[in-house]
Amino acid sequence: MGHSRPVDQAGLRRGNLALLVHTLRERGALSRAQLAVRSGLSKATVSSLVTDLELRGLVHSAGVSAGGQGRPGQLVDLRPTSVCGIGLDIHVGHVGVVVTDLAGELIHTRRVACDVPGIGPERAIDQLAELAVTALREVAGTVGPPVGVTVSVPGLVDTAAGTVTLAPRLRWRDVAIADGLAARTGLPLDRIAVDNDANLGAMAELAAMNTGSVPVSDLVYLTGDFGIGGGVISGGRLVRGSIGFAGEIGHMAMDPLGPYCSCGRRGCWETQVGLGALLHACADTDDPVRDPTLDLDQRMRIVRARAARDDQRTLDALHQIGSALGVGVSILVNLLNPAVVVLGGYFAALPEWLVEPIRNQVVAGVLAPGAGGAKVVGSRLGFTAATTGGALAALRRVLDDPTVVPPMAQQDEEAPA
Amino acid sequence: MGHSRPVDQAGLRRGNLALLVHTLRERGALSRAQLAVRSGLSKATVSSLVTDLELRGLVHSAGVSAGGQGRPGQLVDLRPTSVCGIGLDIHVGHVGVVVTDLAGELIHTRRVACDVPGIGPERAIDQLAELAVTALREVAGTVGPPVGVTVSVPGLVDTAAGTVTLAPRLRWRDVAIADGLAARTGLPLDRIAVDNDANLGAMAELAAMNTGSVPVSDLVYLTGDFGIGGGVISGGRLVRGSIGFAGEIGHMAMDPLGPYCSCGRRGCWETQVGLGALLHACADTDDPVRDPTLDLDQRMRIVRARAARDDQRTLDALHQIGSALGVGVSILVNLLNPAVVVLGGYFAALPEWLVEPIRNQVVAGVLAPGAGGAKVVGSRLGFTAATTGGALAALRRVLDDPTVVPPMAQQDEEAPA
DNA sequence: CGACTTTCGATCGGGCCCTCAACGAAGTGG
DNA sequence: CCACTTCGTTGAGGGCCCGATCGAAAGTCG
Repeated sequence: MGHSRPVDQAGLRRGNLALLVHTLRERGALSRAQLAVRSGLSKATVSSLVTDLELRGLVHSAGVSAGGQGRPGQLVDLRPTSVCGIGLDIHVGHVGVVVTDLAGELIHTRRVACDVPGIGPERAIDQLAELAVTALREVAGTVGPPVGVTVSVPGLVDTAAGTVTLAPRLRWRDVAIADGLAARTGLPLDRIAVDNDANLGAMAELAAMNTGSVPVSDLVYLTGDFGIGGGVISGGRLVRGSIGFAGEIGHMAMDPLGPYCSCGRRGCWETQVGLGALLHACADTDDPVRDPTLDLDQRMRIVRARAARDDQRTLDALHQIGSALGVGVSILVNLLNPAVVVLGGYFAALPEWLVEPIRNQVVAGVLAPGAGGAKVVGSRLGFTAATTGGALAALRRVLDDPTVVPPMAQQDEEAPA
Repeated sequence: MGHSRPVDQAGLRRGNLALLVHTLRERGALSRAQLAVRSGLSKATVSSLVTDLELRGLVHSAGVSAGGQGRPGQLVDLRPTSVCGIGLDIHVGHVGVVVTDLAGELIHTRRVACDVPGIGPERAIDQLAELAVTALREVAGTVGPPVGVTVSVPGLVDTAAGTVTLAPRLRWRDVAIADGLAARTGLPLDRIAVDNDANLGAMAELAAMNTGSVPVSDLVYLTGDFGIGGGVISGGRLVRGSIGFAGEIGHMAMDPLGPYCSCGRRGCWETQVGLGALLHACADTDDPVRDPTLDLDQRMRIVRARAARDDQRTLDALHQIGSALGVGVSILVNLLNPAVVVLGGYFAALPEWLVEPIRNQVVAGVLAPGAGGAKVVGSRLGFTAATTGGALAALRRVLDDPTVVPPMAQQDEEAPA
C-alpha cells in the first residue's frame, strides 16, 4: 500500500499550518482564540502558526470581532491576493484560462476559439502558453505570483509524467504538455500539472458544493458534449484508478442493439446521451442547432429557447435524453452512493428539463431507499468547471503545504515575481 | 472536507510506530538499519520506536541478518501471537468465525449452519456471541487478546452506529448488532464493528493481493450467491459512499426487458448472473443442484464435476453467466479502472469457466487499451473472504495505532486477558 | 593471528514543536 | 472606577526526531 510517508516534525508543522488555512477557507475570518477552538490546537500554537502565515503573506489582520464581553479578538483572514492559481483548458474547439486567487475567487478568465485537432499539439501548446503568459501579465498588478498551473485535457492523462496518453477527440497521443509548457513559459516543471477534464470539473464542483454548511465528500460529476466523461470523488478524494483511467463512463455498454459508437462498439452510453443524440432527436439535419460551425453556447441557447416555449419535439428529446441519462446515473448511484450527482458540460445548460427525468429514473432504479440520499443537480460552473478545477488544483499545493510560499523579509504587500 | 485532524506529537509518534509495523508486515523481518532505510526515519528514531514496540509485545528479536561484511544486523520481526483479530460472519444459511494473528495468518475458523432469517436477529446474535466466545477460549493458549471484532453482514450497514440498516435476505431491519454482541460477550463496544460483506471481502482480497511484489491499491471485488454484491477499493481505501451504501451492484439495470427481480424491478444484474440464473440455466427443476436443502459448497462441487467432464449444458450455462458477468464488469472497469477484479462468492468456485468469457467481454467493452491493465481473477479466499476481512479490519486498529496495545511491565510472553 | 574496514545499534546533545500556566491587554457592566 | 471576562503573548516544560559519536561485532587481508 502507499503507506510510505515518514513523518518528522517539520511535516507536523506543515500539517498544522495547512489546517489553519483550511479552517479559514471554510469559516472565513476568525480570531486566534476561535481558530484555536475550531482547529483543536492550543492558543499558543495558533499564535505561533498565525505569525508564520503572516510572514508568508498568506493571512492578514481583518479588524476586530464584535459583540460579547471581554477583550475583542483580532480577526485573522486569508489574504486572497497573496498568490494565484492558473487553470488551462484544451478542448476540441477552444483553449481557455482561469486565474483564481487563494480564496478560489475567479479573477481572470478568457476563452479563445481554436481548432485544436487541426493545428496539432505543438501549436496548441503555443496557444496555451500565450494564454498563460498574457493572463499572468494582466493580473500581475492585483495578485501575487502563481503557485502552479494545471492543464485540463479531455482524454487519458499520465498525471505523474504530465503527458496526454490518448485524447481521441483532439487526435493526440503521447503529448508531453507539461514539458512543452515549461519550455515556453519558463515556469518550473514541477509546478505544471496535467489532468483529465472530468476529474478537474469534479474537484471544482466539490469545492463549490462545500461552501455551504453541509459538507459533501462523495460526488459524481458528468461532463460532455459529443462524448461523455465522468469524475468520481469518494471520501473527498478523486477516484483515479490504477493507471489513471477511471471515469471513462461514456462507453458503458447500455444497449447491445444500440447504434454504433465512434469507438467501434454498439450502444455506448454516449450514443444515447451525448450531444449528438440530443441534436438528432430534437432537430432535422438542416436545423441551425445542428450547424457544426455554430458555437456550442449558441446552440444550447436555441434549444433552451425552444424548450422554454414548450416546443414539443424539443421537450420530447430532452425527456428522452434525461431518461437515458437516468438509467446510467442509476448505475453510478447504486455503485458509488454519492451525495450529489452534478451535471456538467452541455447538460449544465439544460437542468430544468433534464434533472426531473433523471431523478425519476434514479429513484426507481436505485436499491437504497430515496436513492441513498443522492441529489441530482445542474453544475454551477458550467463550461468553466474544468478550468476552475485546474486553478484550484494548482492552489492545492499551497493549501496542503503553506510552506511552499517563502516567508518575506518585511511585510511587503506583494511578493517578487 | 474532512480535514479536521489536529496533529500533536503524540500523533506523530503513533504514525511512525504504525509506519514501522506496516513496513514489517510488508517486508518481513528486518534489522533496525534496514528499517531506517525502508521507512525513511533515522537510525536513532528507529531504535527508540522498536524499543517501544518491544515493550508492547508487538515485535521481537528474530536472529541476525546473514551475509555482507560489517556487523550483522539484529533482525526485528512482528510477534504474530501478540494479539488477534476476530471476524464474524452472518449469512442466510450459516454463521462463521475467523481468528487471525497479527500477521494476518488464520489460526482458527469455524462455520455453523444456521437458518438466520428463520430464527431472527436476537437468536442469531446469540449464535455469533457463542462462536466468538468459544473461538477466544480455543485460541487463548496460543495467541494474545483480541484487539477487536468485526461482523460481516450481507446488507446495508451503518458502520458508525454498528447497526444493520437493511438486510433483505436476512429479513433484518435496524438491528443493533454491535450493542447486542457487546452485551453478550462483555467486549467493549468500541472494539466491535459491523460492515458489509463485500466491503470486508474486498479488503481481505486486497491484503492477499499485496503479499506479492506488485502493490495493488485499486480493486473491485464481486461476491454473490443468489444476490450480487460489490466492494470497491480505490487508492487503497474503501469506497463507501456518502451514507455507506456504495457497492450495491446487484441491481444495476442491465436489461429493461429482463426477468423480474426480487427488488421489484426488471433486468437487474443479479437476475442474469446470480446463483439462481446459473442453476436455472444448467439444470432442470428436479436436478439435485437445485435442491435448496443442499449445502452451497456441495452444489458447486456438482457443477464443477459436470463442467470438468464437458457436460455441454453446464458449459453453455457457465459461458452465458460469464458473458453476462463480463458486460457488467466492463462497466465497472470503464468507470473505476481497477488493477484487479476479484471474483468471490460462488464465482470463486468456478474460475476455470468464468474468467475467460469475462476477460473477453472486458477487453471488448473497455475503452482503455488492454482493459486499462485490469486483470480478472478468482478469489483466493473463497467463502471465507468476508470473515477474514473482518478479522483484518479488527487488526487495523492496532496496525494504524500500535499504542492501543498497552506496554507491558516485563517482557512477558503473553499479555493478560 | 591481529589490525583494518565495514556495518550495526545505542546514546547524547540539540533543535523543533506543541502544551500548560501565568500574565498583561482590552473591552463590558455595574 | 472597579470587578469580570475574554484575548493573545510569553516562558517553562516535555516529547519527539535527528545528527554525530562511539563501542560492538562481524569480515578481510596481509
